[in-house]
This record gives sequence, C-alpha cells and structure tokens, in this order.
Amino acid sequence: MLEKKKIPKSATSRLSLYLREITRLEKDGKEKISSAELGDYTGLTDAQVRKDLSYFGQFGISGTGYDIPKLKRVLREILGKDRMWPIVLVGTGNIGSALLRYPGFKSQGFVIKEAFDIDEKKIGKRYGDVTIKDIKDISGIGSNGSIKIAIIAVPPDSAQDVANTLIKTGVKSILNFAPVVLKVNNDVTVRNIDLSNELENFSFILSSREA
Amino acid sequence: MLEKKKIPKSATSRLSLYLREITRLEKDGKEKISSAELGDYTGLTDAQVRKDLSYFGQFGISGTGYDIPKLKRVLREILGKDRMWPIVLVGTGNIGSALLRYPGFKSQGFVIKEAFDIDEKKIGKRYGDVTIKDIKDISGIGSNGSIKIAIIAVPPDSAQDVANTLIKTGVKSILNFAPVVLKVNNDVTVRNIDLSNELENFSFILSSREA
DNA sequence: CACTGTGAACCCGTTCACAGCA
DNA sequence: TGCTGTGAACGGGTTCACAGTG
Repeated sequence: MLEKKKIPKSATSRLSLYLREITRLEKDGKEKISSAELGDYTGLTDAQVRKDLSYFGQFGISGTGYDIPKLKRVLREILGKDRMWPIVLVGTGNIGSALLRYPGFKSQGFVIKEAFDIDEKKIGKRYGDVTIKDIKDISGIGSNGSIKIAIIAVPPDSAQDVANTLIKTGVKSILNFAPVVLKVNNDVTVRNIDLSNELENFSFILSSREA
Repeated sequence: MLEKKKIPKSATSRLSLYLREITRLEKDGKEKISSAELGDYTGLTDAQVRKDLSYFGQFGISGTGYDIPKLKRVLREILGKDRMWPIVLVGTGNIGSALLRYPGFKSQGFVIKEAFDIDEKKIGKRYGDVTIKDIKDISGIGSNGSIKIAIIAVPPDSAQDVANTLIKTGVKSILNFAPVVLKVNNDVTVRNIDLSNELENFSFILSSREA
C-alpha cells in the first residue's frame, strides 16, 4: 500500500462520492461508465475524475471507460470498506442520540459499539444493541485498543477532555460535533462538523449579496 | 459592501472560528488579542489570521493586536449575525428532529421557523414553537420569500425534488444532509454534510496506515 | 519595540491538452 | 475512434518576510 505520488486529501473524499454513485448505478444494472459520465453524476469534471482515480492506479479501459463492478471493488478496498468499523460515541443528547438511531452508518460498515454519557438519566438506556454507559467507565474500551474511530457529541466545555481520554484508549480518528478546536497530536485525525459555522457561511453570503 | 480583493471562501469559514473564540474570550474578560494568540486558539498561523482579517479591512493596532469587542462587532457584522435568520427544515427523522431540538442554532441567530415532513405520523407534532406541516404545503412558505436558508434531512431519493421546491419558494442556501449531489443553479449555495463520507475518510486513513 | 498589513514567493490542487491504448 | 492516463500549465490560497505604525 505504498504511495508514490502525493494524493490530495480532497481526492479521497471524492472517492467516497464515486463509490456512492457507482454503487447506485450498479443496482440499476449499469456496467460501464466513462469519466465524463461519472463526473456528471458527481458534479465534477471528467479530468478530475480520471486524475483522482489515477492516484490509486489504472482502473479504466481506453475507449471504453471503467468497469463498474471492478471500480466498485477497488474503491471499497481503498476506502477500507470491506470490513466493519466499530465506533465509540460520547454524548447522547440531541445529536448523539440521533446518530445512535441513524441507520445510515451500519449500512456503510460503521457500527456504534459503545456509547457514553455523563447524565445519569441517560445511562442505562438502550438503543438497539447499545446500552449507554457512564462516561467514567470510558477508559475500559481501550483495554484491547480495538476502537479507532470516535464521535464526540458533548457540550464544548468537555470536548477536549473527552478527546484526550479517547485518545488514551487508542482512538485515532475523531468526528467532532462540539464547536471547539480540539488539540491533538498529528497521529490523530479530527474532522469537525460545525453546524453553526455552516449556517454562518450562508448568512455571510446572503447579507453581502443584499448590499 | 463592495469587495475589491478576492476573498477565498475558506477565509469566511475561518472568520466564524475567530468570532467564536473571541466571543468566548470576551466572556472571560479578555480585551486585546494578537494574531499569534488567536492563531493558537484556532489552530492556525498568525499570518493566516492577519491575512483573513485583512480581506475585510484593517481592524488591528500595530504593536498591540486587536481590540476584542471591536473585532467581535466587526465579525458579527461581516457574517450577518446581527439579525435572526429564519430557516425551513424538511425531513424530521432522526437527524431532522435532533436539529429541531438543538439549542445551538437559536443562540446563534438561526431559528427553524418551519418544518415539513411527508410522514402523517409526524405531521402535527410540535417542537417548541414549530409544528410539523405536510410537505405538500411547502410552497406556501415562499409567498413572501422571506426564508432564504433551508435544511434538507430527507432520504436521498427525494432530496432533489425537495431542493427544487425549496428553491422555487425563494431559498438560496441549502444545508444538505442527504447523501446525494444536488443540482442547483449557481445563485444557490449548497453545503453537504455527509456523515458516511466523513467516516470513510477515517477508514481510508486507518486502513492505509496498517499496511 | 511589538505587532499589523500586505506584496511577493511559494505550494499544491485543478484543469488542460495530448500521447497512447483498446 | 473514443476514452484513459498523465505531464505540464494554470490558478488560487497559504506562507513568508518585511516595511510601516502606534
């Protein structure tokens, strides 16, 4: 799994998009697709599609395009989707509990295996196979270091502490819903989902347009 | 509100971050801040902070830094945060209903004023001041075109239709939780929140690291 | 003296354009 | 002929470095 060329991180994110679309198209019985067509489906240019795929190998056939089942196999492999990824969730308020119920994860190979909260009223509640545990017991999950992905959905004040604890248990990737900048070592990846920030992009555009 | 220089869109997003941090610091009684310090709080370089702010004007004092109350005022103005922004939500499943209950929006000036669903069991339910209405009545909201921001939290198959309808009512900004690429004219801004995509970035990194 | 504001250099991702292959 | 794969050109965002200011 050696990488010769430098792969833009944004390319990886687009691979997800390609995989999603060809998975859908495969269900419709489609077998081949050109970079231009895949570009149409994803809102990208044909060159972008080809370039992105070329970072990872040569999967196409000149004059024909890409074989959908093969491309799907390749993308799934690249994105690590040929296995289940266990996830630990911390914080089961509005957003956390929505994620617990959200069926979209499991179908994509991401399974919330553990959920923690600090609120006694929530501890002990079950969502499917998952029982919410006391946040104090969080260090236990790392005994075998098997969970590498975490979702933080706690209030901003406690997010950094939670992150530190999670990292101690072996977590390497954090999806952070708390509106704070988490400080982590660079062997840990953080992606922030900041809903107010997204909306502020809108209010910025809308109010500058009015002027 | 004329823009002479070209402003990177990413700069705007960072303004939100700056505003968030100085708002917090102001509460703690802090009055001045240098670009280096603000960079520390936001995980950015001092040059980045200064450059971003410089796109919008000259707000600092040489040798001293930035006056926090003034900077806060300026950023709020730029980001259009000196008013309430009404929002229409479509889809009140797991994620949509979490957003309805989410207190973080209102405190930031974003208020969900209308919510729609197609499911009869949900129609009529109340969340605070908002009663869920039948999606068929959605065109009504645009009679005055007063709602410019929408959140789409419906299943992927119906997302494009919902977007089209919303745009007809005058919506210009869409926060899209459905895992599909929405096709819209370029006077409409779409931001996608794709949770599986985010997690796939993680699984990609984690599985390529193992190799 | 400390720190801002900013042109210029740099870097990196995207786009172009075309050689090469089925 | 049609479409891929890719070096090269391009463009735009970030970083540098320093002149300017309170």
